[in-house]
Amino acid sequence: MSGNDQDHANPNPDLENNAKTEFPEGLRVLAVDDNVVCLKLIVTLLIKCRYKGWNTNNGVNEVEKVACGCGLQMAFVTATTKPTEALEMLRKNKESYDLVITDVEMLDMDGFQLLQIIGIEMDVPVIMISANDNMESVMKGVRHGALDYLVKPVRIEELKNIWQHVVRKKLLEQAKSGTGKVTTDQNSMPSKKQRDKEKEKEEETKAQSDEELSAPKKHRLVWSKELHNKFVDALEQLGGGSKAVPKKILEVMNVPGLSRENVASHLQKFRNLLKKDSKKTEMNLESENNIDPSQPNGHISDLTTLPSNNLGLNNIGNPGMEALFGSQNQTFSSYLANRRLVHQNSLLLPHVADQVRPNMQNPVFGNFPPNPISTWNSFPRPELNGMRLHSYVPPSFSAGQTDPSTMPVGLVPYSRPPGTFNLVQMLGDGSTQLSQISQHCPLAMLGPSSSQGQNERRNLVSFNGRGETSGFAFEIRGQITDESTWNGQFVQNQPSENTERERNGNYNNCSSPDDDLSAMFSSNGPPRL
DNA sequence: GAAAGAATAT
DNA sequence: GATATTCTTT
Repeated sequence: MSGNDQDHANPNPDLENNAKTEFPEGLRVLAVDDNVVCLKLIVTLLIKCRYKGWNTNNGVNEVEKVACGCGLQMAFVTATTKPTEALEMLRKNKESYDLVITDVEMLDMDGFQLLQIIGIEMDVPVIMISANDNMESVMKGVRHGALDYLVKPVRIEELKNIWQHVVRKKLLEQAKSGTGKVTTDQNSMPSKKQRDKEKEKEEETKAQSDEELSAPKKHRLVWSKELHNKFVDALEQLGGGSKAVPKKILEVMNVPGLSRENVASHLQKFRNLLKKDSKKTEMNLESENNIDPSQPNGHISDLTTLPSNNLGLNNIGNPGMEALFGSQNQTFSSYLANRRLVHQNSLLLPHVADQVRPNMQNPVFGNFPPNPISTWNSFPRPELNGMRLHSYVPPSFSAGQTDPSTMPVGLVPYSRPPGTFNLVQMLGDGSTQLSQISQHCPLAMLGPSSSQGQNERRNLVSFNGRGETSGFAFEIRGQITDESTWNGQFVQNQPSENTERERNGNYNNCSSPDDDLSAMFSSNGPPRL
């Protein structure tokens, strides 16, 4: 075997010793995938199974760290976009491997072809991995020589048993050769006793090793409306400028368990949406005004150039704001400007902030007095930080931040918030209705509606994730049921405390993430973009 | 080296 | 398409 005997520090001597004592020979597995992440998972799980005999090539440093860091020696894990290299390696060192695990969804090669070459032509035990578990795909794999198939994400339970394929094949070969002798070589394969022992030990250390080693999947965070609202609140509070970076947003949001990565990811999506919306708006304006985008002067690159009669979009010129979010976020400033206009209503109605607090009629948004459209357009009092759309009112701008020096220059009211309209429109359902509502009754954007209340109760901070007891196979959705009981707490990687409610169907039963998002922007709730 | 942002994977 | 993860840049 051509192993790289690298002298890595071993953070887990126990594991190494176990591997040596319990599985002196181990399984020598060649894992082929064009995705390093998948390989890392597989390697991690194999280590958990105490199959030893790993090495890496093709410069897969991360995989190498995982394998060698655990004291495992001489293995081949190849993460390559050139599975042909793996084939070549296998041809040269066919005897060096007991088993091959290969993804069938390769980028530059038909994985089934690879499977066939390895499993049938080369007669090496091979197991297919696939994200696709439909019968057709499985059968195709079997026809191409797969002894088994593992559906992604690969689970340790499956890997625990892969040795049986090697044993079976050896038995078959022995039977063919006529020796008829059943090998129970304890050095090559774990005996039942050993396996029982191993299983026992496995269970003992399960929780611990799960955390240490596998932890391949964090539970997926679902950006509920409330969480998204907090996110937007944070953006507003930070002014949407260069201060609005993931770390700061995270701090402002102050949601336990939420990570910077979570925020960064959401921020990326958020900005992309705004960008997309901006382009759409631009295109609409171009087509309506017959502006030739190819003409430098005809291109609407700055909202300050927008004609005041277009879509009710007046000049909201605000150089400071434009600069705040950098080149990519011209739209964000206009978005914030829009939100500021909305908040003007709360400035005009001093008690509205209290009114938007949860109450019996609307636990989330409270009751709103009717607000004439004249209010919407008559008081251009831009507030960088002052706009509120719902009950969460950070102390920092709870009252009277009307310092003119913080006001964007030249902000003129417009009748329809461009960002809101277009995003909602882009996101489909309820767009027409919402755009009309927001055009004629700004506060309609805030609710209230009875459906909103219902929606709130089932659409709150939640997580879902797949896992089993070791963190892979179950679905978790946790939630906090009401903003008034929010307390800002949630815990990632923990099962829901509301499983009873969920079993009764009273939970976010969106059939897809899309539903979550569309709900976030739908007419049932306040548009928060 | 940390963080942000972009790109990519799941 | 939503979110997580990784890569690249700052």
